[in-house]
Amino acid sequence: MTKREQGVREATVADVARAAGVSKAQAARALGGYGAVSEQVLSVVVSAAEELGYRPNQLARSMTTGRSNSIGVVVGDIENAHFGLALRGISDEVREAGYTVVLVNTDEDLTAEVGAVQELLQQRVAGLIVAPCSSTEAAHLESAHDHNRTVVLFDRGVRGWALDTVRVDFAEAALQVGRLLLDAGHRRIGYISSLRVEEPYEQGTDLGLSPVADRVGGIERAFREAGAEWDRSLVKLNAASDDALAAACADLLDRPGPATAVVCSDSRIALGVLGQIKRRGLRVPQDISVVAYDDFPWTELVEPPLTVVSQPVYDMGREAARALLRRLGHRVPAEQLPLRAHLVERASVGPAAGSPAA
Amino acid sequence: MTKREQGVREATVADVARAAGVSKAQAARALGGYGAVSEQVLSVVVSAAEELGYRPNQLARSMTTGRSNSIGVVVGDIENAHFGLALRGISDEVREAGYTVVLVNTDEDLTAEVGAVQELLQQRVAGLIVAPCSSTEAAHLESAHDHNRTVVLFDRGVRGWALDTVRVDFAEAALQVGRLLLDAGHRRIGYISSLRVEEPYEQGTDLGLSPVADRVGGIERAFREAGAEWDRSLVKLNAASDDALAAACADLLDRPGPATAVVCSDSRIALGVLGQIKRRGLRVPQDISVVAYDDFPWTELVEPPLTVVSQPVYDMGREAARALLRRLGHRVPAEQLPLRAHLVERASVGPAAGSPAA
DNA sequence: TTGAAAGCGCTAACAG
DNA sequence: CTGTTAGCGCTTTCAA
Repeated sequence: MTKREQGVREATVADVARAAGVSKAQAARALGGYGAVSEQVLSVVVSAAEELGYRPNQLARSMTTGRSNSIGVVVGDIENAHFGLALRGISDEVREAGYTVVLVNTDEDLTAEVGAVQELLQQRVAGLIVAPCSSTEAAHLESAHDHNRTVVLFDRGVRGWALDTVRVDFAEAALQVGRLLLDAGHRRIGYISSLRVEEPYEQGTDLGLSPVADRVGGIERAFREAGAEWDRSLVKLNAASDDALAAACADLLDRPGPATAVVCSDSRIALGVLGQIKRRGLRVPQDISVVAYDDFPWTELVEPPLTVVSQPVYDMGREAARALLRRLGHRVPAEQLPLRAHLVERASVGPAAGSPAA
Repeated sequence: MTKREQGVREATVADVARAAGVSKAQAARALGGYGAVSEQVLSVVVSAAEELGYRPNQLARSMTTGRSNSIGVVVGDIENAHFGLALRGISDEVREAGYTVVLVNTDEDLTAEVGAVQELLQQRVAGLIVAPCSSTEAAHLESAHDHNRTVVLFDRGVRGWALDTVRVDFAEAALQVGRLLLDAGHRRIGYISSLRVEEPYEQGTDLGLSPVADRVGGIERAFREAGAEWDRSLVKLNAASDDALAAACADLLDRPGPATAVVCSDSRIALGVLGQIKRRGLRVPQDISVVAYDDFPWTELVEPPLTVVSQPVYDMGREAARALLRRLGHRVPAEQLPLRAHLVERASVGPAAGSPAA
């Protein structure tokens, strides 16, 4: 409070104890709200602390107790509204339990992710929420788990690991997307995602426990139902950067026999795809149909309004946080928030050019 | 690495030292990369550390050195793409210097902000980047500064405090916005912002060192140039929540003599306003003109494409981080990134209904 | 209810 | 170059 404390170090428990004329232990108990303290001592200590502008040193506290009050969150792309909103859910939930959030952005880069986990572990965070950029490479998460650090996975699961994973089941919605497009006569359906995969996608490629697997799988199922064959070369993965995304669009739109419909794996992809479509002077849905995952406000305001699959991103964030807190021994509401995705039909899907429905 | 370490505590410097057969100090030096260590000792220690799966305890390290490797970032609304992007800039920049980011979202609530700053200070972050929700109430920032904690302000400044502040100068762009609208015949120009202010806005209201002050000021100046008078009741502040935003829109659009143009202070506001306009069946720009601050991808994809004022948000984040790092004694590029806002004219501004220009 | 003393894991003098 | 010895600020036995 007072202005004079210039280069002065922060007041410590010892300072407060001295000022209050009690032992260090007793002052600590009063300040930390534990143990047994008489009314008298309490009030003296508290006012002494106020006087000195005492602020408990969390670092020291965490060190001695071994309990940290921060949790680590690792995401691939914080710019993406999906993660922004999820982060908000996480943040809201953990704060109620007294934790703060240490955030690391990885640019969907595995090396960066490994480093981030390492770093957070060194910072001794109480636990981790990770949206892994790969659902197959998970040695670093495994290692974290080995060292008894709680980790909760977000969006993508890791095969073979019994880690809590928060993700919505897209099987049903994805099937609906496939049917919607097929019913409209589309056969050349493109799919674009930023999921990192080594090999180009083909039938049988293991997409891991990612939502992308669900979503691509749904379309495959719809094709099977319709007795048609899906040209797997229309599935473009690894579109994490703007350049890669542009390349994927080019491949889909500029080839002979171009895609007549494109499914966008998230809103960032949708934004890019729409831009590319516009640049080419194509009209939606007359020339090309579009479906996007994630229902953010802007999707309803573009012309035409986008047909999307909505998912409760904020609640997913909260759930991830709750799962973590639960593991950490906190009491949190037992019932799980319903995490359902559903198709929202608007106006960006039309009959395929040249199809009987057209 | 090995699976057996179940409930085992993490290896410490002492463990490594013992395993390597050297003193604790020597092991610490080898592991910490400071002091003088012989090749021999180094390699023995390193391999012992590897063997034991040693991970330095940052908490302990920070405690003894007094240097923390995390910085605190306090924003009002992480969902807002503006902050998402800025956060990315901050994160990218500080990581290069070896810091992690502790993020707190405040919901544009002053009490929450005060608590957040307090909390971060207790966590002994090396410094703070704050996008203050009020540019007049700043006792908590003042106090942080008093306790020799470096704080850098983002977007909004605080009058009377010599704190580093990163913000772009909107004077010119705002004037252009005013002229653009006035030239198109608009006189009933609405302005909506989430800035927290006690009183309703009127001439002479102190908006502090906020961009809102610049932006409203620019419009005022344009009015003065044109020898016209601006109805201050068209300036709606405190539109932080969806409800408040809806109410502001209602007041602007449903009154007798409604606004013929609306300027949106950020992209979240723009999204809300566009939604309200659509709900009312109004057309842009025939019935109402719209200008928004922040040029995000979606603004170009709506119909009509939005006339916006763009600002280099990512670079602003980087600059904020650099300012902080500089204060913390790090070497960062001396030249400042140019932080300029500029008007991007697209198609959401048209002649005011009933104006000579119409 | 109180206090003295021992440590958490690390770094920082200070000698050798 | 190496080892010994103190702490950092807090919590936590253990006795009183």
